[in-house]
This record gives sequence, C-alpha cells and structure tokens, in this order.
Amino acid sequence: MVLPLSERQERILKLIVRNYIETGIPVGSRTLVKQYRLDISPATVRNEMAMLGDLGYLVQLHTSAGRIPTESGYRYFVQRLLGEFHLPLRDQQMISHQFHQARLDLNQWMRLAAAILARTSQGASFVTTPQPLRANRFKHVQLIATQGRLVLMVLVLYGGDVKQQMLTLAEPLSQQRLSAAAERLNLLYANAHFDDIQQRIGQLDTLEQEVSLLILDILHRADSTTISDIYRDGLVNILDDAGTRQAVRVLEERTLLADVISEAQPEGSSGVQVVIGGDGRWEALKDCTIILARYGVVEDISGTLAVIGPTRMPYGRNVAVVRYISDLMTGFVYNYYLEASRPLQTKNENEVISGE
Amino acid sequence: MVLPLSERQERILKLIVRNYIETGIPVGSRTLVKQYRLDISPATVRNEMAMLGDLGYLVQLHTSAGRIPTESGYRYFVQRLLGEFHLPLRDQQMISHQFHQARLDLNQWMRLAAAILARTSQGASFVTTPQPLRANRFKHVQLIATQGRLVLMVLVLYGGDVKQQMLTLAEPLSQQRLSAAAERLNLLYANAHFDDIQQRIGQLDTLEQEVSLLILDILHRADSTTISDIYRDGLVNILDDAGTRQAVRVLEERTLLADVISEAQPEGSSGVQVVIGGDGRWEALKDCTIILARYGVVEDISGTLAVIGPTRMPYGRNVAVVRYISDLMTGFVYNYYLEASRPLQTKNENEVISGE
DNA sequence: TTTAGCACTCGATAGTCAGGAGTGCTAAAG
DNA sequence: CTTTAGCACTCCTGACTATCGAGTGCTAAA
Repeated sequence: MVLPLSERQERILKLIVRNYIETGIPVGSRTLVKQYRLDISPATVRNEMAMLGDLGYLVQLHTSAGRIPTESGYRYFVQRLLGEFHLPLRDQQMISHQFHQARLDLNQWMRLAAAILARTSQGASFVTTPQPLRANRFKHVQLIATQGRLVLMVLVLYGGDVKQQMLTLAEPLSQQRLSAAAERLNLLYANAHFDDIQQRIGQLDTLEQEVSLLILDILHRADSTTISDIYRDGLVNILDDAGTRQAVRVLEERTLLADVISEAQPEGSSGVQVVIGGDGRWEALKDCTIILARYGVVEDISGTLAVIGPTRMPYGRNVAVVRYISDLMTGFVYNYYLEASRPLQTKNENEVISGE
Repeated sequence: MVLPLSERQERILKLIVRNYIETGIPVGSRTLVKQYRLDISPATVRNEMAMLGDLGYLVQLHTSAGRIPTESGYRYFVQRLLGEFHLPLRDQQMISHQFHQARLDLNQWMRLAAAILARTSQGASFVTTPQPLRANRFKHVQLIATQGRLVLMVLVLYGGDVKQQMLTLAEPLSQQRLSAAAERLNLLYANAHFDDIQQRIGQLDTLEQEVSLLILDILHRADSTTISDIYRDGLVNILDDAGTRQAVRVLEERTLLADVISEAQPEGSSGVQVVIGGDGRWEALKDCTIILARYGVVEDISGTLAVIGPTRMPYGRNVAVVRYISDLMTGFVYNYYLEASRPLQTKNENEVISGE
C-alpha cells in the first residue's frame, strides 16, 4: 500500500534519497536547502520531513541527526521517483562488444555477464545458467568406455544442459557395444519426458535399463528446484559495506538463493525486480538489496541474473545495467537454443518492484 | 634460513603462538607463566622473549603490550613445533561417510569437499577439478543437432573433462550425418594429442575439418594454465577476520589463484603446503594463510584443494583436515579414472612448508 | 501556509585522570 | 654465567567531563 505524496514531498524525498545514496551521511534540512538551492526555508523542509517520517519513509538514527530513508523510503523512490535511466551509449557499446568476442560459448557468456554486472554496478553479482521452466526433456545420451567396468555417461538435456555421470557395469563392454546401446536409447527417448521414459523402460535389456534408471535419476534431480550452476563475481566490491554478511549468505547458500529467485519472480514474470531489505519476507536480507531479472524465453527456458549490494546503492545505474545485460543474454538464448530472429536491444516492459 | 632455538625458547614460542591463536590477544610474560604454571619467573621469560623478538619471531604492537608472532614466527611454529595432529576418529568417520553417499558424481564430490573443508576449518576453502598435468588427450566427441544449422558439440577429454561448444554449419545436416562424422573422428583421433590431430586434419571433409578445428581450439585452451572449475565455500566464516579482503581476492581472481597454485606446488610435489602471509612472494596475501594440497595421481592427473583464513588460524586442525580430505579425493580419482586399487587412508609424506 | 526564532537534544571530539598490564634495566642471589 | 626480584617507565583502556555544532520541534509572527 503506497500513500500518494504531494509533489513537494516527493521532491524532498527524492533529494534526500539521492543525497544519502551519494554521501552516506544522514541529511538535514539546512544542508538540503543549501545544497540544492531550494526556494523554501529549512523550517518548511523540516515540517515535510516530519510528515515523511510519520508516513514511514524516513527515520533518524537519533534525535538530533539528519534523516535517512527507510526501506519503504527506498521502495517509494525506486517505484515512483527513479525515472528512466539509460546506460551511457559508450558503456553499452563496450559491453556489447565484449559479449560478441565470446561467441557461442555458454560458459564464457555466464562468466562475462557476472563480471560485467559486478564491475559496472560496484556490487556483487550472480548469474544462473538458463534452464527449462517446465519438466526437462531428454535430448541425447552417449556412453564412453573409460577403464574396465567404468563407463562415463554424458547426457544432454533439452536446452543444452550437459550432465555427466559415471556408472559401473557388471562386466566390461566394448565401446561398440556401448555406442550401439546409446544409439538405441537416443531413438527410443527422443524428446521424452520423465514419464515417457518410465513407461518405456520395460522393453529394454539390462544395460539399457541401468542407463535409463540413471537418466531418470538425473532428470528427477534436474527437475526439482535446484539451480544448476551459479556464476558469481564482485564480492570484493561489497566487502566493507553494511549488510555484507547477508549478501554473502545469499551468494553461498544455494537454498536461500533458490528461494529468493523463485519467490521474487512469480510465474514467468519478466522485467527487472528490486527486492529491498528482503521486503519483509527474508529476515536474512536485512540491509541489502537485490536487483534481479529473468533472461531467456520467459515461458520456456530462462535463467536469472542479479546484482547484490547494500540498501544504499545507486539504483538508477544498477537497474539499467541489469536490464541491459538481461536483454543481451536473452538475445544469446534465442540465438543459442532457438535460432529465431534475435530480439537484441529489446526493452523489458513491466518494471516491477516486489513487496507490500 | 631458520635459526635453531634452545629448547626453552622453542617451548616459549610454542606457548605464545598457541595462546595467541586461541585468544587473539597479545601475550605477556606474567600471563604466560601463570597460565601454564611454568617453573621459571616472568623475568626469565621476558629475556627469552626479547631474544625471540631480535630473531624476528615475535613483535609487540607497542612498547607496553604483549608479544604476537610474526610471519616467521608462525612459519617456525608450523615447521618445527606443530607436531602430528590427527583428525578425531569420529570426524573422520563422519566425513568419509558423507563422501560415500555421493558416489561417482564428480560435481557432488567437489562441492562436498569444499563444504567440509570450510566447515571443519572455520575458514574459506576452494577445490579445483582434477586435470591432467601434461597435454590433454582426445577421448570422444559427439555432435548433436539442435535447431537448424546450430550443432552442439560435446567433447570428452582424457580424465573425464567434458567440454561443450556450439557451432554453426553452412547448411543444416541430419542427426545421422552428424553422428557418422563424429564416429569417424572418434576412430581417427582415439587418444590423440593436439599435434596428432593437427597432422591428420588434412584427410577430412569440410564438416569434419570444421569440428577438428574447434577441438584443437578447445584442447589448446585446456592446455594452458587455466584452471577449469573452482568450487568455493565458507566465505562467511572469514568475513570479519583480518585479511578478509586479501582472502576474497584470492578466491575471486582466477589468475592470482592459478598463480598461487602453480607456484606453491612445484613439479608434481605432494604433501600439504602452508603459505603464510604470501611468504614474501605475494603482496596480495598479507595477513592470510593458505593451506593447500594436491590430490590425485601426482604425475598424471590431479587437482588442488585448500583452506584460506587469517594468519591467526588453528594450524594443527586445518592441516589435518586438508590432508585427510586430499587423501579421500585421491582415492576417488583412482577409483574414477584408473580403477586401480584404491589407496584410501594413505598418509601424505613430505610435509613441506614453502618460503624462505 | 510559510518562516524566523529559540530552546533543546545528542553525537562527536578532545582532554584529563586513574588503573593496570607489560616492558627493560639493574643489581643481587644462586 | 644464569636467574630473578625490584623498580621506574610506557602506553593502552575506560570513565568522566566539557565543549561544539548540526539538527530538531515548537511557537508565534508574517
């Protein structure tokens, strides 16, 4: 529930948030008037500040200190006062150039995305590999003899995810024998879902059954809410900020991270999301803000990328860079998986801020 | 160059280091005598302390404060005074049990190793995937049609490393055609090195040549000193220690980390290494200590695992856990890649401390 | 409704002082 | 020659105090 403010109140709130983000020190009435040459007196500003305080947008650490924004204050700022901020063209070109250097290598793209997010946002970042939203499908399997009874199974899923797993046979088999088995499975399971495989498993010989069970196991694990791979960067950037401990926990605890990702981005939502101070839902995220966006094909295959930093962060710039890179990555996913026309430079619609 | 100390000096140094590691406060002569019921007077201890100070093993932050160990002090302690420390049997069992739960899944093993190192050492940790020490060899390739002219190439290297890469064809080809090409390459390149492939590339058709070039490219990249994959954990543990910034840099900067790994572990050395405060070689590692060990088959295929923490860390315990897990992982590598008899519980010989 | 004026609050900064842990030095004891 | 008791000295720590100033809330006048 967001109460509407008078235009002057909004102006004052905006200036306070901006100033505090920039300087990090609580801002008082006199300073504000002088700094921005307002044509109203400090006393007036004080009255408005008191009002904004009552509404829960500002607090003061102690009686005789200036005001700083509350979480709600930041939220109001991001939702209504932030405005459109575009990445400078030079930055866009530089980033886009770097991405085009790393053509067609998922690994490099992920690492690059994390690195650029971290660098331009001055915060920490993470990026997850794109994954099918609905149940995973079989694409291809290969069996490779290594030593004696040990066999390496390489399983490719729809969406390009490659899984590898060892298995031990009852007796050694030749590579020919293994390849043949793999080939049969490839024909039988083309585009199969978990259930399809489970149905057809009866008509197979021992080796093929064993492999199928492994495939089912992997599909099962891939389908649960686990995140496959996470690329991080920029931890150093936030090392001595407030709320570092929280931010690091988010990056390290896969479960917490998975939780945030799935909760903050309901039902194939698109657009950039800003989660400020946990939005009351995650106690663990006090004092830090996550700006995240989904990239890829929303209803089909997608991943998440995000910037993490202290609540007091440059929102305009960071939202812009998250949006820009998410667009680039979307283009990549199209190119990589679907080879449809590649909608680069698309603007994300429906900017949303979650919470309350 | 390490000067020999009298037995009493060693005893005093040992107690000071132990006490400081435990409490974190500078230790004075009186406290020391009282705490450990020494049968000598504080004045005597003071004399010895002065001597140890002259030799560079102790310093005091200011005139009237107790002594703390210097880097050299820690080094002397680790080299000569640490003694054998074994992980409690209960811990060993617990760890070993957890590893046996995650059978035959490289990914899980790596993650687990990092997690356990971090947990039991109360520090941060990293583990790199095992990699062949010498030039990499071709093992298997597979081509998988995805969409139109896009093809996913999955390349398996000797040692089980799986690489994936997209390529775009001049024109679409059927999966049969692709599989056939892959099969020919598998026969032709069985166990081939970079050079072998380069030689044989002439006798191929266009598609096969294109794929071969990609393979060469990947082999080339894999052969340089790049580290393939790094698993980290336990960052939160060291968040508010001294030297955190340095430790985080080691974990984040791949080049720095690769540097440390290759420099600190010359020529297939084995055993646990302790790098204290960068040992004068890395300015970036001031105030933090890395305990690292190679695991795997020394001359053949191996990875590195390590614990990172502040200089003031429990060395005995941490060396023990690094050694124990490195042994476990070595057993895993044997099992996974070579299926030789699996020398679990082997003790690492030649404990070395690097530097000076 | 705005603003000038004013009393008040409270953190930040600096100074003073006593207490205490620790040192180095010296001289006596073993 | 080694050990130790004694002592003067250093310097950190914590408590107490005073001053300063930025900032506030309130009231009354414009």
